[in-house]
Amino acid sequence: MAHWLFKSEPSTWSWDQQVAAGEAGTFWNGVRNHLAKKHLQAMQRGEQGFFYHSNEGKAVVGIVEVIRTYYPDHTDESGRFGMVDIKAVTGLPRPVTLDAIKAEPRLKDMVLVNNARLSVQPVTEAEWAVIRAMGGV
DNA sequence: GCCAACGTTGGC
DNA sequence: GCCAACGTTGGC
Repeated sequence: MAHWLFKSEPSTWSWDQQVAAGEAGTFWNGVRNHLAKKHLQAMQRGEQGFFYHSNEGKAVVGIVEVIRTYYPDHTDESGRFGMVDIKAVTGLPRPVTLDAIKAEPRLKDMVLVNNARLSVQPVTEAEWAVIRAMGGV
């Protein structure tokens, strides 16, 4: 199973809001980038990803799970982009900051480090394990 | 189809 | 708040 990273500014959509959405989860709309779209399309039900706070916080704060695969994003007037639904699984007892990620040699190839602006990113098996361990999950 | 101009993102 | 990096747009 593949792993992912979902990036959001807390002022737009925060981890607390994701947790509040509960088991029903929410749609992850607003992606307008073709590479990010490709990742969304590749997602399978049950796959998990990190929830990352950009700008404010700058840390991986939780783990989410894909509960609905790719379908059209009703907020996209062009009709070119879609979205998935995700739900919160668990918060990280110790959020893993961007600084900590950059300081960890095993994470130097992470997309987050090399292409910070991509809003939906793939995470390798190794990276998944390292960050989970750092986060205390 | 190229590429300059522009807008947006996100770290600092 | 600044600005570098990047993606997109639109004129040619």
